[in-house]
Order: sequence, then structure tokens, then C-alpha cells
Amino acid sequence: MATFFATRLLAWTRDNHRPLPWDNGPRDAYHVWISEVIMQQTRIVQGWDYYLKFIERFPDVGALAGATQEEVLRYWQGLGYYSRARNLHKAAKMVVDELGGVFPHAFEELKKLPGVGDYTAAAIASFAFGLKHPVVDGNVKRVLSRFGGYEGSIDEPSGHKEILALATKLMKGSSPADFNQAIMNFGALVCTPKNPQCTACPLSKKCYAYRNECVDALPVRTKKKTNTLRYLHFLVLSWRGKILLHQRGGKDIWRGLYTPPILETRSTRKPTLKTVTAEVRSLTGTDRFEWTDSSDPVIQVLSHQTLHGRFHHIELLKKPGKAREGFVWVPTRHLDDFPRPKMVVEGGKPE
DNA sequence: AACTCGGGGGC
DNA sequence: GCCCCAGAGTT
Repeated sequence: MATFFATRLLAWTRDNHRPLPWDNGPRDAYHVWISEVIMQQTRIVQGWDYYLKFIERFPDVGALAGATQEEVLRYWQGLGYYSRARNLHKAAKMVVDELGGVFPHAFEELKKLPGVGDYTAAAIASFAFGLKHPVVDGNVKRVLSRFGGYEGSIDEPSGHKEILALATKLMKGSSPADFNQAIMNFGALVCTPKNPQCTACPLSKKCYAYRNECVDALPVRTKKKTNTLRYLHFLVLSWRGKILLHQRGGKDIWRGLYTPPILETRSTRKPTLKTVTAEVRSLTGTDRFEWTDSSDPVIQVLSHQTLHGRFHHIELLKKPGKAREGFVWVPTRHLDDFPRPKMVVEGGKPE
């Protein structure tokens, strides 16, 4: 069975080249690492230009370690899951400061780097070093749950282990890098979530799901997704060509990114003048202002939250005091120096 | 084990 | 609308 799978899979790959953004560049540990982190939970097409621009600006681990977190986040702006960028930066510093700038080869050592989990460690170990570690991503879970007939939930740790065990068996005798690359491409192009190309599939003859007519029922997922509704009111305070930005911290979304000060409420209705006045006074030390405009609600759907945002334009009539810790007055022409979430980039555009 | 963390595209 | 994408960290 292992021979059938790998032979057919690798033959399919030879006839079906899939262009990837790193095709024309080196595939050492640094480049594999960057590409895999950028592509986490992201379609290749979406991450394509991010990868090329990131590599251009940070061509090696030293360049990345030497940059500021702000600049790294700017290159990540719009890509989402910003902890990936923060961890990438932190890990680059670890490699430079503690490992002499050299990536470890061993799977377990790779996993010690922040942001490197099972998948990314296996990808680096196999693609950069040729080690026998199967990658288990969404593609692999789908292909193997169908082919092997795994009907448990792929969301559970047990499901992950089952798929990993099957992948390990099927990989035996193949080049780990070739096998890993092939199975992910195959999942992306043939064994797709919707409308898989079973009639053209070189594996269908021995595919459990195809033989048992349950392709659409696999893989099984059990995770339920919560969806919280939130109402964010951005206070766009301006004073002589500058606006006030706040760098987000804590455990909420967009940590490390900059937004105007936010008043969160329970509806899209404008906060009361009283609330806004108190907030402006707290932020600037003055309550002399003119509330000139409020945008229509802008909706941004995240994987686990739906955000309704409104931008309230407030012009100060008196010089503000020194910005509080974590806040900064930014000339509007320098806004691009500050990494901001998509909703803020869009909402800040002139109408 | 369950939650949290962005944004986009296919259907 | 719902699902899923070259997942990982925290609680």
C-alpha cells in the first residue's frame, strides 16, 4: 500500500507542477521557515507577495533579528495572525544570539523556537535537511483521512496522531522533501475540500473514501466556531495634521498593531457625547473639540469575531497634553510607518 | 481539551 | 452564510 501511494503520488507530481513563490530562491532553513510561517492558515496566493517582499527586505536571519518589531509587523500588515510575526522576530533573535545564527537540524530543537510547532518543524527538517518527518497540515489530513478511511475527528490530538502515523508509513522509501511537497500539492489541486477530482485521481483505486462513496463526508471535524459580535468605535483625534494612535497590547486581537483609541460598546449607535468627552479628556487633557463626522459602520469578519467599526472624527481645538504611555501623535503622512489592522487602514482612507 | 488569534476566497 | 486555508500558543 505504501508503495502504491508514494509511487502514484510522486508520478502525479512529475506531471503536475505547481508554481510556488519560493521556486526561484534558496530552500535553506531560513527560507523554508519564513515561507511556512507566512503560509500558516493562509492560501498560497494570499501569502505569495508577502513572502517575496519579506525575503527581499529580510534576506537572512541576521537581517530579521536586526530589525525592529514594528518593521516586521509592517511587512505582515494585512496578513493576520500577528503573533506569527512577533514570534518570527523573537525566534530570529534567538537563532542569532543563542545559536550563532545557525538553525538547529533536529526536529525537537526546531520546535523550541517560538512559533514553530509540529508542522513547521517537520517542514524545515524535511525540506531543508532531508530528514524523515512527515508534515501534517490541512491538506495532509484531508488526503489521508480519505485515502486511509480515518473517520475520527481530525481536530482531536488523537486524529492528528493517526494521520501522522499513516503519513510516516506511506513516506517510507521516498525522499521526505519530495513526499511532503507532493502530498500538499495533491491536496491543494486534486483532493480538494469541495468537488475533489476523483475521476482524475491516480489514487482513487485504493482510496477508502472513493471506494465507499464517502469522499464528501471526510475528513470529520468537530471544532465548533464561536462568533462574537463586537462594536468598535474608533476615535480619530486630530490636531494640526497629526492623529493619535495607540499600540495595542494585552491578549486581544491585533496585539502590537496601532489603532486610533477605541471605545467598545454594545451597538453601532454612536457613543454619547458625554462618554466621548470623558474619553477625549482622559486621552488629551482637554475637552475642547469638535466632533465633525461619524462614518457608517464597517464590517470586518474574523474567524472568531465579527467586528462592526465606526470612525468618529474629532478635531481638537486646543493643544493636547503629552501622549500617554502607549499612545503617539502621528503626522498623517507618516501613518504608513505604523502597522495597522486592515479595518483601520481602510477606515482611515479619505472618503 | 477548549479557546484564541486575521483575513480572504470558493461555493 | 459556511467552510477552510502549508497552525501555534495559552488557559
